[in-house]
Amino acid sequence: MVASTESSQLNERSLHLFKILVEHFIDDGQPVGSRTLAKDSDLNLSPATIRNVMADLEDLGLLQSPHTSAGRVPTAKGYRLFVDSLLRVHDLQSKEVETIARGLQHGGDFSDLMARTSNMLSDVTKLAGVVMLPRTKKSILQHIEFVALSSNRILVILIVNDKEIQNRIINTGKDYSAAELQEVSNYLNELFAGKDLTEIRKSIVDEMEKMKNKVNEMMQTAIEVAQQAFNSDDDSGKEDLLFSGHTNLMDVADLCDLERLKKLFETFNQKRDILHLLEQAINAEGIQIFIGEESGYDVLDNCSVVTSPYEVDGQILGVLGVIGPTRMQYNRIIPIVDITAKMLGSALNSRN
Amino acid sequence: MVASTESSQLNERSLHLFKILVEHFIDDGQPVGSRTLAKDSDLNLSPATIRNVMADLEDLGLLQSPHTSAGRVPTAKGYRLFVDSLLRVHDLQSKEVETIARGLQHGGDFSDLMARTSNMLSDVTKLAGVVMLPRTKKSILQHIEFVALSSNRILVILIVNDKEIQNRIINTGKDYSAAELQEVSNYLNELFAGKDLTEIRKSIVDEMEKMKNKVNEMMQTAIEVAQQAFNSDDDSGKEDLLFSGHTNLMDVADLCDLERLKKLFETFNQKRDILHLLEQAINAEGIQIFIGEESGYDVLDNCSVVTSPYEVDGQILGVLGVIGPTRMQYNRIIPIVDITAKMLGSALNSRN
DNA sequence: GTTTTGCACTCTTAGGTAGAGAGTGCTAAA
DNA sequence: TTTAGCACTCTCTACCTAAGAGTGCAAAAC
Repeated sequence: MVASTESSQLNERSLHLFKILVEHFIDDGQPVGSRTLAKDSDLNLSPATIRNVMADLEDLGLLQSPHTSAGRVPTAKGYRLFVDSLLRVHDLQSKEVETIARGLQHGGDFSDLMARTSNMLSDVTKLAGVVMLPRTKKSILQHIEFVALSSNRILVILIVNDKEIQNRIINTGKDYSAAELQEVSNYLNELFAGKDLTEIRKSIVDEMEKMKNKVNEMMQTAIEVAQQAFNSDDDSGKEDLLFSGHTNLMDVADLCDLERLKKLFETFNQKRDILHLLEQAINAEGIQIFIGEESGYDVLDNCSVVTSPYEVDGQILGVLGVIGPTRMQYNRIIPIVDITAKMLGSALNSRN
Repeated sequence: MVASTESSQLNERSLHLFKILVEHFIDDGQPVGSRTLAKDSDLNLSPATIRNVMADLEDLGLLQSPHTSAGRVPTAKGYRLFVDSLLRVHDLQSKEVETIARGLQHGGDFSDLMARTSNMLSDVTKLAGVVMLPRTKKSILQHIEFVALSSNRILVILIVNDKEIQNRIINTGKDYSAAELQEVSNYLNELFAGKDLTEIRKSIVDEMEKMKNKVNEMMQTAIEVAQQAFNSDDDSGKEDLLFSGHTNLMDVADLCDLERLKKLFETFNQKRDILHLLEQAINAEGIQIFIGEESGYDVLDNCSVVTSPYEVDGQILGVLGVIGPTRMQYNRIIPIVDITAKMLGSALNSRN
């Protein structure tokens, strides 16, 4: 934890008081007044002195008061300083670590694991959990297989990246026998296995040009089928964000405005904005936190988003995180997000 | 629309007034007083007379007043009478029909179509939409296929009911070659194609007993693989309910209590209760409506659920519907749900 | 017998006032 | 530099009041 510009402009005492104030506010949600802070800090200072300090902190933009006669509350900038330089992160209780570990073990489906991760995040934090699914930019074809369905319809099975299975149904101009299809799939496997899907799509067009003349019937079949099989770019419509526990936010006093809450939920539903936000976090090393207005999205003005990328074999697959009020227990949430990302990584690794 | 027991105990005039009252209340959400009703009805009666009628209606349990000096509001029983005997359903505006039709055309994936249906329901009604996916109780195996993945792992592809594709990855004791697997799949297809999955599971056990002695290597392979392939009963963990537009309910004044709303959303998330409710509607002919407490679920006390089964070739596949406040525009919602169910049916049919 | 009028009554809502409580900023003293 | 004192501001709550809406009932009118 390196002291930032702000903190270096402040003396030890101010920082200490600031830290206590933020902790107190995170604890009970009430603006903190000078009296309270004087009692809370072990500095034996009078409220008046504290008031001077607080006025300075307000001038620096770290605090603000909701109104004249309320105590003070951290601003986004204040939280930022707190999180970057003052926060001492808890060790997690072993109970919580266990809960997380238990939630992520027991194989099951891939998408099942991801869903459980999201649920787990929201359960443990009592906030909203979000998991961004891996962007399979590179789709390496491992195997292609055809199954004849009813008339003119063929089921295409693509096995991609050794894990993922894509099913597509295509309609063809004529009926093909199982034997024909077998032959075609053998041919295509030989030709394309190990290559990238987008690459394959390109080659097919080329291949067609070449083959146009030496028309072997099998080839023609292969081309017709392959063209369709690889053509559909279904990656676009993919669900790539999993939310859970958004109802937890309805209990959070800081967000109790129905209007704002609705907008927030709608933002979750649309996924787009949150997706963009998480994409910014994908290249961060470890935990990244967006506090209040920092996110750049109005709906998230009273929210903080704590994220961490998760990785397998040193390669970042996606991002997960927690969305809650700016007034959240960062010292608890941060290690939870951190450890969840790591455990998800190893869970994904162990099922290789 | 046949007059129910209630309505036969009431004279024409009372019913007429009752109808106007309900319509008025649905319109503006304010309890309706005798003065208002006197003006609204074209009967030229004084408020006092109206009051007498209203008192009778209250005695019958059709109306209630929130407090002494408010007007009156329909009870669930009142809505029931209204819906069953008094409601005259709108013809839908062709604009709306078009919107619905447009939402349901353009093929895409099966699950995509269902998702769009749910979205459409909530968009058009500005309430929450729900679609129960077909319960494939009978899972007729059409085809089974194996693909060898990396060491000891086999991808099993089951094609079921001519439409649905299930993928499972199984781990085996030893490696099998593609040729072996081909042979096994041929064997299993011959044996089991056209049969029900649960039936197949049973036969496998029997088959094993029989085969125990005449151990042909291929058979042994077949048994090991088949047993695993059919064993996983993944139908249980299926997502069979699609919700959308729940945020629409946050605008509904009648449900503006954050606490209740949260419970409602959690009920949606758990799916279980709503699923049970929709199951009750699956055998109804056409529209079925659960009004307020009728549903039997406390969280739905202020809600009505309008449902309709959807079918293909006369066979009911599932149920869809709309969830909103008891004070909803039944005359609009009912035909929307109705036509959506029909259009979904034909959309499913056309893609056969 | 039904409908209406008149009236007293109840309950909610909005607005206004007053006092308590919390906290501030400033000034002057320590 | 810190503290004490003090006037000031603002919110919150409680309480009151008046207005408004609507009721129920009894007696009169049709």
